[in-house]
Amino acid sequence: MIKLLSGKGIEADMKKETFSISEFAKSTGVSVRTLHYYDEKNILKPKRDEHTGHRVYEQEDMIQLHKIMTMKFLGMSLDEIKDYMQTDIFDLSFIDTLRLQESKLIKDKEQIDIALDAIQRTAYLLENEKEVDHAVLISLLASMQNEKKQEELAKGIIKDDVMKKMFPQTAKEKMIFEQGLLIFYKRVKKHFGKSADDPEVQQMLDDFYRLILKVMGMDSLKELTDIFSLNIEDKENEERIEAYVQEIERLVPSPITEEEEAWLGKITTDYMGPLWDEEEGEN
Amino acid sequence: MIKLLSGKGIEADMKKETFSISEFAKSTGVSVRTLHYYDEKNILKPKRDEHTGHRVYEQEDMIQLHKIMTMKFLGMSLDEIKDYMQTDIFDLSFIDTLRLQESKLIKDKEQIDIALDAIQRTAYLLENEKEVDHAVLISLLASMQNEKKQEELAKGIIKDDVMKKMFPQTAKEKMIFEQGLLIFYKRVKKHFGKSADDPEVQQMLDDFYRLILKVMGMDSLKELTDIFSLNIEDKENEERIEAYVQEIERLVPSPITEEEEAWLGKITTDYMGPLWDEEEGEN
DNA sequence: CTTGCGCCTGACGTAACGTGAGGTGATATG
DNA sequence: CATATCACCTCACGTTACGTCAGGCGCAAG
Repeated sequence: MIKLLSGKGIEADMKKETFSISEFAKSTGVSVRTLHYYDEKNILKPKRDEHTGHRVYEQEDMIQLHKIMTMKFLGMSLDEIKDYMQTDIFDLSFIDTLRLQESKLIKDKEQIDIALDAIQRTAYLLENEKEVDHAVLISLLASMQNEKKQEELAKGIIKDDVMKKMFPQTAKEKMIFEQGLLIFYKRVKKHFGKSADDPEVQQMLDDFYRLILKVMGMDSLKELTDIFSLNIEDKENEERIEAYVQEIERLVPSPITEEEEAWLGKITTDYMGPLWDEEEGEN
Repeated sequence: MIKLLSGKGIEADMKKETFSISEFAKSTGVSVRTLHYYDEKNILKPKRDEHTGHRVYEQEDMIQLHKIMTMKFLGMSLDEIKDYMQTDIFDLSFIDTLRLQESKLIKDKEQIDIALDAIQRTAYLLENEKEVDHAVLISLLASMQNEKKQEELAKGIIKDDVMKKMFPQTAKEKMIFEQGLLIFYKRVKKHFGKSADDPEVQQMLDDFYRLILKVMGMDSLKELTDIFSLNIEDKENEERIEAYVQEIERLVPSPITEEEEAWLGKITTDYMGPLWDEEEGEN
């Protein structure tokens, strides 16, 4: 609620009329240096004592300073504020300025929201996993950072229904999926080099396969692998897909080394081969 | 969703191993100057070509840069980032850093929310009122800016039940009240100097009185005026109230001049006198 | 007479780069 | 072969909104 009447307003003539800079600073809450700065920048220039050269602030300056503080609070720069310090009346044109500030602030806020979300998800993962390879965590964080952009990019090449299946939707789904990925990559780094026959490697791939199926479903997974296997002779599409992969690589670094990736590619084909056949047989 | 496997991972050895600074800049999206800066600040120091002195970036630098970008996205400073560039594994201690970042971001976000709220309310007022005296608008904005602080301060001297009545609660209430105030202050400035008998002045006070009653109710209003009239001899309380008024005056500048305030005080007592008697008579 | 206070004016430091200015080795062109 | 262009280098100042000394002045008290 706004202040209405401060006291009786009768003994007003008793009020102190002028302030030294330190008094003014104390009573307004801004620093002396800030007042010096506003003076220097011609934003708030008080009278001077002719003899001593000391700054002399008056009630009017108090109002002006409040104006400055208020517009700063709205997120404007001192340069922008300076332009508004001349006018005594705000009219409709000020709305444009407000709307501009509004959109800036909304943008900032969106960034903060994305960062906060990423922080919370990362903290959750770290609490459960204790130690995580930095490349893996960075990859995850980069992925969170660009979730929206990634979805937009994906829209260009993947059908809507697959899209919906492809990206985990709820916060819970995301957490499950991300933790599964972390564990998977940990094991990739641990078992790197072993044969596809190794039981631990088998277990790793089994778990990973199940994780993917949990979030995507079998049909979407097949569509997706079809898209990326590139055995369809569709030049135009091929270029789009190439560009997509490039862009994603730029946005999200790989969580594993090239050697690990090559090894993973090899054992995956060894592992998937029979599975695909099995599925095909069922059709 | 995170990138899983980019291509077959077989032809990986064909990849370009090194980049010039401009190539590196283009493929990562950061500026050349930024890379220079990171080098200068010992945050990312690539190899050098012995002969030409040119910077030579490798795959490893790509990973490091992604790490930097990611931590920047989380809101960390380059100094803080530098400390984390050495470690290869994130453990539980990183959670503390995350939590710290989190609280910083939450604080920033709260500020933005307050500013956004104020902007929207101000824009609404301006759209309806077209032109508003700057002192009035500044006062309103300052008041919005400090709503929370004002409520906390008020808690010290006003009873809870009155408090609840005193501050408009819903957004709609706030808008109605604020617009009423704007209109009131406009008329104060317009009719300043006129007698309390003037019909326009009467109308102004009537409307204002009704506005206050609308948000507060009669009983709360009386309690409030009792508190501020200071005719109760309660030294301790008096000091607290004095301090409260001082602090509010510091936070929220008056929307009207001292002369206007004095005039308003006078006609208010002229106006309220009979009203109070009337009410007292009813008891 | 000196000490201290409050004020003054420079002037440099901050964060994370942007933006030239001027110089060098390598390549492309007349 | 001379030169123009290119990509790179380093140096260095500009930016925002102040914080933080450093040195100096006038005035009052001890």
